[in-house]
Amino acid sequence: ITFGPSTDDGFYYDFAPTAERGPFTDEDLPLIEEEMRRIIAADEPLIREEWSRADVRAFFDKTGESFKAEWVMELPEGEAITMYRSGKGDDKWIDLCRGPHLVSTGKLDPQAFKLTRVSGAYWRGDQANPMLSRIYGTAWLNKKQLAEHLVRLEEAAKRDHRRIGQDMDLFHLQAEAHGSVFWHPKGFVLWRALEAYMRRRLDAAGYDEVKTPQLMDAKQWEKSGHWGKYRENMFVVPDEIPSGEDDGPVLSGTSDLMALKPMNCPAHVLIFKQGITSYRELPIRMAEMGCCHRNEPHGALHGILRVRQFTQDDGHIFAREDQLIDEIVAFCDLLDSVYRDFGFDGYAIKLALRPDQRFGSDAEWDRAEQVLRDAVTKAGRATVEYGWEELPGEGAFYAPKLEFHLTDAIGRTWQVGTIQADTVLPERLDASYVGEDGERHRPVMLHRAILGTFERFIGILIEHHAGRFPLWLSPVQAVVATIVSDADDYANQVLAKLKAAGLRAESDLRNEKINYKVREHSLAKVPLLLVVGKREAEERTVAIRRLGSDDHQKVMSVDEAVAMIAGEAVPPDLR
RNA sequence: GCCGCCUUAGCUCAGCUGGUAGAGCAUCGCAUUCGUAAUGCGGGGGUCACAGGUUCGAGUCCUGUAGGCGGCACCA
Repeated sequence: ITFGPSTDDGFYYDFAPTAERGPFTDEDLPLIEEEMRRIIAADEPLIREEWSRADVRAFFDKTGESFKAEWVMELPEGEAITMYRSGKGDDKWIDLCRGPHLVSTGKLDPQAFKLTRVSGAYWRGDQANPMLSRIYGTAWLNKKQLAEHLVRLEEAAKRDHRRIGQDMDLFHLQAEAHGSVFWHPKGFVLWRALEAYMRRRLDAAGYDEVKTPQLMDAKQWEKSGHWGKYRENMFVVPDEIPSGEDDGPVLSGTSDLMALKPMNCPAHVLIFKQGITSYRELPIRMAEMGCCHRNEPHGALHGILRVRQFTQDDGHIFAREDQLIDEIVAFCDLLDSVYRDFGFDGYAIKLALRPDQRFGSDAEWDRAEQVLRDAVTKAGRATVEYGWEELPGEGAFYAPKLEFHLTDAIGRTWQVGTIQADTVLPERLDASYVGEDGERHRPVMLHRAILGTFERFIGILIEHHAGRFPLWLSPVQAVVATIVSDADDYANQVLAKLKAAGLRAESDLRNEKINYKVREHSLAKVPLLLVVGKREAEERTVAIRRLGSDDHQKVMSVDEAVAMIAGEAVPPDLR
C-alpha cells in the first residue's frame, strides 16, 4: 500500500508491512531503485480514471488494502474519485491518487532520483496506530541537479553542531549522563558570553533576576497542575531515603516525593506571592537563568538541541490586562534585536493555539489567543516574511504560545524563543495584586524566553555560523604565531598586551613552519592570526591574517593592532 | 517509546565468505629555525560499546543491554 506526498526536496512512500514482508531496510533501497528504473524505461502511459467511492472501496476491500479502504471512505461521497492505471499483465498497477500524473513513466530521468532512507511512521500520524514503513527519496529534473543537491547535503553535514562541537572542543555528551551536556572550557566561553550579553539586555529592559530551587515538594507541582499533566516527563525523588534497609532509594511507599523542576514558572509565582503587590508595581518582570530537567523520550534527544538538562533564559512578566499588548510588543522588539546581534536575520513566528488537554475556560483562551495575535500584528510581524502561521492544538496546557523558530544546517526548524499569555497558573497558585479599587485582582503571567535554552541556542548558533563565530563570541579570538624561535620573547609580549586588553588570546611558539600554524589555526576557526617573525620583533609590529582571507595580511604596530581587535571584540550591545 | 541502520586507537575510517587487528591524522621523541593552509625520521597507543551464547577458534555469526544517526510520535 503506498502513499506518496512530496516533501521539500523529494517524496516519500509509506508501505504497510505484511506478515511475509516486514518493514523495509536500507538493503532494500538499491533493489527498489532498480525496479523504479525498469518502470521508467518501460515508458508506460499513466491513465486517469474516475470511479465512484463505493467502487473504490469495493476494489480495496477485494485486494486487501485496508488502509486505503479506510482512507477512501473519508473522501466526499458524491464526487468522482480519481484512480491512475498503468501497465499490463503481471505489471498491471492501479492506485488511488488525486493526481495529476505525468502522461507516461518514460518522462522521468532515470538518473535524476535517489532513495535516501527508510524509517517508520505511524498510520495517520497517531502513535496508537500501526507503524508503516516509509521510504524517502529525492528527485530532480536531471542528473546534474541531483548531484548538486547531494553536494549541498554533504556541505550541510559539515556544519552539524555535533561535528563542530567535537572539532572545536566545545562540549561532549556521554552515556553516563545521557541527555546532559559536558561543556568544555572553549564551549563554556561561548556560554558565558551569551549569558553576560543576555543579562545586560534584560537588566536594560527592566527585568529583575532571581534564582529558585531545583527541587520542590511534589505537592507544589500538584497545585501548579504539572503533576497531573506533566509527571511522565519529570524526575521524581523521595525527599528522604529510608534508613535501616540498604535496598537503595524507594520511589513509592511512605516517603514524600520531591521533583526536579521541569520549568521555573511556579517558583516565580511563589516569589511574586511574597508580600502584597500593588497595581502600581506592575508590570513586574522576573528573570532567571533557570536550570531545568525534563525526562524526554529517548528518541527525542538530539545533540545539544534537545536535551534532558538545560538552562533557560527564562522570565515571567506579571502584568495587568491593560499592559499586555505593550509588554508583548516590547518583548518582540527585544527578541528581534537580540537575534540580529547574533547574526540571525531570518526567523519564523507561529501562534500555537489551545490544545485538547488544557486548563481554563474557553473565554480565557479566546482572550489570551487574541492578545498574542493583536500584539504580533501591532509589532508588524504577523507577515509572510516572518512565516506567520497559527498552529491549532499546539499550545501549552495553561496558555497559547507565540513561538520563534530558527533553522538548523539541514533546514529543520527549532523553536527557541517564546512568549505565552497565561491566566491559568496565577489562578491555580492564587497570585493576586491590589488594584486601584482596593480589591484583589489576578495578574496575567507572560512566560517568555528569547534564547529558549542556552543549549539549543548555542547549537543553532554553531550551525548558523559553521563554527566561524563573530569575534565577540569566538572562544579563542586571536593566536600569536611565531615564525622563528628568536621571536618568542616578542610574541609573549604581544600576547600579554592582548590579554591585558581583555581579549581571549593564545600563543603558538612551537617549532613548526608558519604554513603549518596557519593551516592548523585556520581549521580551528580562529578569527585572527597575529604572525611575528624576526622583522616584526625588530619593528614592534604584527602581521594580521584574518580567517578566510587569503594572504591579505596587514602589518601594523602592536598597540594599533590590540586597539583595533579590542574595538572589534566589543559585544554589539556595548558598541 | 516506535521503525530502520550504526558502535574497531584521541579523531576519520579499513578489516573478503569466522583463524586471533591495520592506515592516515593526532600524541610522544629526535633532527629541522623554515615568511602565511600539512618538514623528515622514529616510538608508544586498541578487553574491536557492554553482557551472554554458538564454535576447536568470534571484530566478523546469534541474543540481550546501553549509546549514536535518520525519520515517526512527543516537545508544558
